[in-house]
Amino acid sequence: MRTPVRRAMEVCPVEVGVSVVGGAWKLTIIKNLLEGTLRFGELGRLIPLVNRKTLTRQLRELEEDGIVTRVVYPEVPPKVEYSLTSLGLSLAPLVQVMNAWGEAYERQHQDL
Amino acid sequence: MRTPVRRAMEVCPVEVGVSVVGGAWKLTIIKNLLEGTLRFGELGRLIPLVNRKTLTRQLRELEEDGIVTRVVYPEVPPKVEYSLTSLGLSLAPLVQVMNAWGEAYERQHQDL
DNA sequence: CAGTATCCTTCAAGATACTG
DNA sequence: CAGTATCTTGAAGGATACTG
Repeated sequence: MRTPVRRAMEVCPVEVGVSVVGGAWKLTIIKNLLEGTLRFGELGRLIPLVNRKTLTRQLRELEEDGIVTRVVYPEVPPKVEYSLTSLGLSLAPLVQVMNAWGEAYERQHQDL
Repeated sequence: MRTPVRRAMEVCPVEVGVSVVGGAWKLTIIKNLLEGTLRFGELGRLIPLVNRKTLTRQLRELEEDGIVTRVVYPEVPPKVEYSLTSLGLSLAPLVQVMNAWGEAYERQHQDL
């Protein structure tokens, strides 16, 4: 288990959630994967601002945390597909609530 | 508006939520404040692992993001009370979902 | 009591270039 | 196509000591 997650477990369940989905782009990745399996490049195109290295790192952590599954097809050119595990799918309500709250926040602050 | 929040707005509403509540201890602070107004020292005792400087910083950011209100009583010794704004109270469902998910995660991983 | 001030460490994240 | 390797940077968080 990753160290940040382990530490969060010492504190409070809410911190566990934050430590798993709180990394940059992670919740956006999960939100996109809730629509279905995606290839690495597709994810990159859906999240234009992320660079490849960071995307890889986040996906690896999500894999280690049991949120996503990575399937490598031994082909040329390579093909790698990412999908949510059942644990990852269980984040759907969280994504929903977070998305709604974020939208409300944006509405209240469009006049920054 | 804080830079991380502004940047998140360029990306996805879920990232806005993460950028507001994703800091260390922030969601734990909010969870405790959902029970009612608390003094600085009380918060510190409810979150034993946090140090004062960090707690101060997180509270200031939450204040800047419009989540908490800080009331200073001009007394000796000083007394400062923190409470949630209406925007902060609107995080209750998020805290609830995050807490439940974190608890489930812990149950699945108690055999690390 | 509720902070600041100062200093320090770590690490997340990104830029860039290369590869099987 | 889907990565690694290497390097750099900035910000987050913390330790400790002091203060109105």
